[in-house]
Amino acid sequence: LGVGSTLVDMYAKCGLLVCAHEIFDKLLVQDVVAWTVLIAGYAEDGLDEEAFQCLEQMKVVGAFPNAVTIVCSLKACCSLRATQEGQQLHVEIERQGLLGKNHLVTSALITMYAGCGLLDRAQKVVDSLPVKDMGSWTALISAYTEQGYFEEAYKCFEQMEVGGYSCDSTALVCCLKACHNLGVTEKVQVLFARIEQSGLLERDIFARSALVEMYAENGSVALARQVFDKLPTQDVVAWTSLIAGYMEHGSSEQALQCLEQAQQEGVLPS
RNA sequence: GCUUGAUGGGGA
Repeated sequence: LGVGSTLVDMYAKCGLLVCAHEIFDKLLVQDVVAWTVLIAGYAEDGLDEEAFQCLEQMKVVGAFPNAVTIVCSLKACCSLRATQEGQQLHVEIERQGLLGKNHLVTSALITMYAGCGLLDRAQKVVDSLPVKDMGSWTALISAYTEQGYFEEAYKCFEQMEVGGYSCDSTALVCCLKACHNLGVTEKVQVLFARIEQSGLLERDIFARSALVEMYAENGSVALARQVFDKLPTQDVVAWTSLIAGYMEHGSSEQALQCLEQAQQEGVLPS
């Protein structure tokens, strides 16, 4: 029954993993989902060893990890730099024929290699895909960007552009950053226009804050301010990014002005 | 296409 695993999941997502595991132990039926939510909880909390122990244990009792289990387990590999375990999961992914077929598994694998510092392996995974998808490109571009390999990130963007994928907001933001980091202004403007036109500034709080932060971080606080002013509503994260940008690259006076304004609007506590 | 529950890539 699903009720038990839902309960385990709830405790795990609250970070109460001891409780989660206790409930799990009491379950009459410990199915794949129950194991998976437990592994996901441990991995999310950075308790990677525990996550792997569960993975091993579930195999011992004859519950077989499926695609979701693998995705959750891959997360535990990034933080531990557990390349061994990661490679084992890669083998399992190939064995189950999931590579390139299950997009969530595929991008999680790419992110895992990147998290282990093996960007070449991440690149190889993408190269090996007969049919590349938006999510895999986005994962790879993000990885390069995060680790400061801006040229490589941009190269991927160009290849992605040739492929003519329809991009969601994550992909658009990711590509925009790649172009911004190399100062390819024309592309930045085109992508920004696409984001604006698709109404993402209105309905996607992640995209909004990411853009404010991107400009603020880079010292283009004036641009950050422009984006910020275009937002239909300004939330805590957007304000915080802008203030941080002023502190870092602008003036502390402007930062203070923002702070006061945010407090007046009740977005930040006074 | 839908039919109990778990999963990736962008901000904090």
